[in-house]
Amino acid sequence: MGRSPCCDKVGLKKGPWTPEEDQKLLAYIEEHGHGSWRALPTKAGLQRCGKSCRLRWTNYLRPDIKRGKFSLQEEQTIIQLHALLGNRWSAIATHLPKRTDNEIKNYWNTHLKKRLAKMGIDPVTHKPKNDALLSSADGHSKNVSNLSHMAQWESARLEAEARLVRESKLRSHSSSLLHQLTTTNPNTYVLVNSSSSGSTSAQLQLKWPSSKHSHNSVDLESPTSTLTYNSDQINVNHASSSAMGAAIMQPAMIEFVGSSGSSETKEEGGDNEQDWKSHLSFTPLGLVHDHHQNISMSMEAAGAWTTNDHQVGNVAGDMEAADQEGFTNLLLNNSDEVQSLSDGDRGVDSDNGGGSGSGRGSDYYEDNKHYWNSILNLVNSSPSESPMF
DNA sequence: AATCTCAGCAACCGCCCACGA
DNA sequence: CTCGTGGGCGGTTGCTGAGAT
Repeated sequence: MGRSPCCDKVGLKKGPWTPEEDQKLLAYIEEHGHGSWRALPTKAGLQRCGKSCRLRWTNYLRPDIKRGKFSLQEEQTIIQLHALLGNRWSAIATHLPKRTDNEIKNYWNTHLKKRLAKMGIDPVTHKPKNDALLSSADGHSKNVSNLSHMAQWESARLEAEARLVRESKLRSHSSSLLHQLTTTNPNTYVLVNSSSSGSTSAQLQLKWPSSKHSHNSVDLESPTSTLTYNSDQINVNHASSSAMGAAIMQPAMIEFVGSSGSSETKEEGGDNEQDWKSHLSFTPLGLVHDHHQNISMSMEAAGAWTTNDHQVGNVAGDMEAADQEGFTNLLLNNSDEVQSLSDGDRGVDSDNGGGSGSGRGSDYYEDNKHYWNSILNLVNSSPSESPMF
């Protein structure tokens, strides 16, 4: 069907906003809220299209926007999430709460994309460019397949998180939200808690809904698994040894408890070259499968650990490079461990006819690990005199 | 000093989706 | 179920300023 323009464009101003227009828009929204964007320009006395007002507000005037240079952690997060999600800027922006999708998109296009390209990494696939030559021979294509596979689940997860954030902003209660999610999207797991502002530690609880056969309401007393990490160690605690088994009848809960520990948020600037390289951590991923519910879940420990402003649960570690390998192994091993607890096969996630249990799973995780390690190694081995920084 | 080139970024455009009538 | 509308999203454009020639 046709689409009418969002507003009558005759006589409406376009182009850069003047301070006076900004002031009008700000004053109106502060007093009345934006309400209907379409009606706002008239009410606020602006000769602008409602869409233009909305964009100006969301990308520039909103009071909770952080402007200025991106920190190293933010850069890492963007790169990692882009590797998983592609150009889904709004989804990426949910992990950088004070940045707008437009700003992230611009930053990617003008800085990060070029930087990766100079490093010999294809900014689209996040593969080393010469990898294409090798892929047919050494199985790297399988890595790409795995990455794509994981991305699908990451994508679903981010969508669930983003939806939750939106809902929480509307002050909807978790019970109704969980009910909605569990009834409308049974394969989605839900962020039920996130880091508190200003805290040096953070908690992220991820809950996935029960099967269709169980109650719609969520049992908050469900077994909890806790993943705790700081820069030195990772602990996985199962509040109930049968946590995964219990998921058959009740929603299980996995709780990520991150402690910044000795890892502090780095300030931007400084020796950018070394900082950027030494902090460019990759994304260790492990998939947990529960074939009883056909749920696959990606446990992510990615990106930057920002302690003071994350509302969305970006479980992230600003880990020293030396910890990364160990962290990867731990996560991968943990996921194997949990997987064994779940007595799992590949669930709905097995799309290549495997279902061969540990054998395939082992290769799967090994391939993922090698893939990401190859990126990390490439970055770390970049010559310090590289013009990329 | 004038001109050119290019990077950075704000803003626009068009498409899509959700929702309500 | 269809249609109209509002709003969100990603791609792209075009202005601006800094640096190079």
